[in-house]
Amino acid sequence: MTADPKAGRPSLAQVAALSGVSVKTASRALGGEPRVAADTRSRVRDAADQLGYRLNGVARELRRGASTSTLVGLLIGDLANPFYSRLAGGLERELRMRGLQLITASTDEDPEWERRLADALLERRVRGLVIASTATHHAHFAAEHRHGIPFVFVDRPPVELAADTVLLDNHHGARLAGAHLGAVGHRRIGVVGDLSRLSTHRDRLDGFAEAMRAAGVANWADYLVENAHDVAAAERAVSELLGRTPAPTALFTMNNRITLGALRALRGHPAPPALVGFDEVDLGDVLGVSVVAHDPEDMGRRAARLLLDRIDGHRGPARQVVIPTRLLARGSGERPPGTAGA
Amino acid sequence: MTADPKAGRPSLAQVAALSGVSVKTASRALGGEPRVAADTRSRVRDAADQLGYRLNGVARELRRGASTSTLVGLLIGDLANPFYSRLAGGLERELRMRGLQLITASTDEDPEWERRLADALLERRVRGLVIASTATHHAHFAAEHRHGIPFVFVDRPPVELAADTVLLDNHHGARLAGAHLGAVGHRRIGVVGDLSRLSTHRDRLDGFAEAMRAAGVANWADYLVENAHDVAAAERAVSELLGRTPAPTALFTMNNRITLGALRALRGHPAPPALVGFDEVDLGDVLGVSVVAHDPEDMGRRAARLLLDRIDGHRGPARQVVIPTRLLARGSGERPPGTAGA
DNA sequence: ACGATGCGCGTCAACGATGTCATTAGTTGA
DNA sequence: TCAACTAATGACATCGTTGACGCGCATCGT
Repeated sequence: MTADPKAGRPSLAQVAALSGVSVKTASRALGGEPRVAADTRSRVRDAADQLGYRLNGVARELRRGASTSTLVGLLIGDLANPFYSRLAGGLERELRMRGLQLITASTDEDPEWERRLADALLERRVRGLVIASTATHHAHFAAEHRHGIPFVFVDRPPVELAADTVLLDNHHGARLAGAHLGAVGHRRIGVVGDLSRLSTHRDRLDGFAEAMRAAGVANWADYLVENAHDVAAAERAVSELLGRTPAPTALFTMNNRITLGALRALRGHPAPPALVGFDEVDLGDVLGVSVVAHDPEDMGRRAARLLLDRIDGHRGPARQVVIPTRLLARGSGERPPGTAGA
Repeated sequence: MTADPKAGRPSLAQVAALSGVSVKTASRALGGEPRVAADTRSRVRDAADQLGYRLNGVARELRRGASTSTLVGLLIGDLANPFYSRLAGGLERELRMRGLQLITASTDEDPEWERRLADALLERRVRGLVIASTATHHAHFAAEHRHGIPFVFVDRPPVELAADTVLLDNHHGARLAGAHLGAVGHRRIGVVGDLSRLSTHRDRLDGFAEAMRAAGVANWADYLVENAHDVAAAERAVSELLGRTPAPTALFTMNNRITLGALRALRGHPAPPALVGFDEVDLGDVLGVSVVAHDPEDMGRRAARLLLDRIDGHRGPARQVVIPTRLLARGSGERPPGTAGA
């Protein structure tokens, strides 16, 4: 409380001087090491309090060397997207039990940004990196990976790099959605997807295509719109689809934001098409929105465990965890073709 | 690419040796300093690439001294709550334009955890701290604050500490909600709130109480339930309220999770009460949920600006930014008392 | 032609902590 | 009683980088 605002932060040397011991002893006292007289320890603690002193974690990390950092990097598309923020939440809770903290950065799905952010994190010597990558290859990380920095790829797999991965069962989920709509009798299904380069998008599209083939629907891709990356774009895409002749009788919205946009576009529609969305959406249960659901927090937890394993010295080959997806029929996906009104 | 997995990470000295220059020159070459021959610079770069070398940010930060960290701490209740994740998103985008990165940690509204996490961040010498505090006082941070570490309190004000703050206009928003429901004719209004110790809760309650007084509703607190901290608790609380005799004809749900819980409890209700919620909820527009809205991302941006100001050397007294709240009438809040069916 | 200028580079110390080893004093055991 | 041991402490080097400073050599102006 006698801290002088002008002077910089006090150093261990000042604490040592004030308590009349050597720096090393002060270090021992504050660092909780044994072999310090109780009396000495409390004198040092008092001096530290008086100066408003705190051990310098940066210096400690430098001294102790690599792999003593307690920071884990997380690169995701957009923190404000509930899918990512739940994933981040699950990851964080699992990591903090081990004293690890998360540096989170949003890439906005820009590969160049992603690379820069990853560089910054690696330069900072993070203990590991969890990444929902938007880049098309990851050979760039090979050197770091060989140096023993654990990488965990979430949501999207690494390309040209063998690293631990946690993925959704996108193919299965999308196939379920397609089969469901097909079974209800739909043949013209508007399909709205995110950036076409994303592997999640392609996997979902493959799964859906498989269901369409099985259902004997040939020209389903006539009603496909891609690269609807935000809610507004999705709303426009759905409006456009609904304006076509003949109009689709159902929609498959391939992620949470697209589902939101579609529901906006459908508001007040006299004869809304059936709708199945990928990803859970808040209030989806109340509104009766059928979705392909999964557990993003669990994804985060599983990623954390893979990472912690590596930190604990696990040396095996790259592992892959697949998070299951399941269809929740809540009404919107069960509307048959050709019905008027909700 | 010739990196040896056994050996530790290469150091600048090894790069220097390989390229036949001194460490200092290697540092200059890689650090982008002037006064290095183009030829030398590229030799050093090649050597660095060959070794898979990267400058050590930890060492650099130690050498360059305090206030060179590019890390900002963010302490919030729960990253998975969209209010917080949007705030974090706004904050991050504003900070990264200045090369700053975010360490985010969830406190789960536990003051003890909050303190521990804050200690860890301060020990790591973050450049500043943004905190949605759940603690009841903050004298603990006084020393750090005087040492020049900028603190920005978001959503909840500091107690016993003068620091920059960004708050919602909770009082106004809640008063609007109360006045609105009162004007529609409601006299028995179920009010469901979060942890009673939170200042946001108390401010909203005050604002609502003021509206009730103005509307001449005396015993409104009979229908008050507090400490509903998650969706499930809110759902139970609302069910309980609706089971009373006489039942409330309207609900004021004091945050986003409580609104979600209430909407679940109301699902399929033959004569749902009117409802106004605090905070925006996804699909609220589609579902016709009247809410007191505000902009969490803007909160994050404003917090970032206050922080950046301080980092840039601003020395004035603590400032307070108030983010406006406004009522969005979308249907649920306009249902009159005594109507059956939606 | 000679001092002034500046480029390119090197030497050395320092950032703030901690690991290693040495030292002193006090205890224990045979 | 004396060697062996332990507890408590200190001196010093070190982690990897960069700031301060210095030195040699080429260029330049007058």
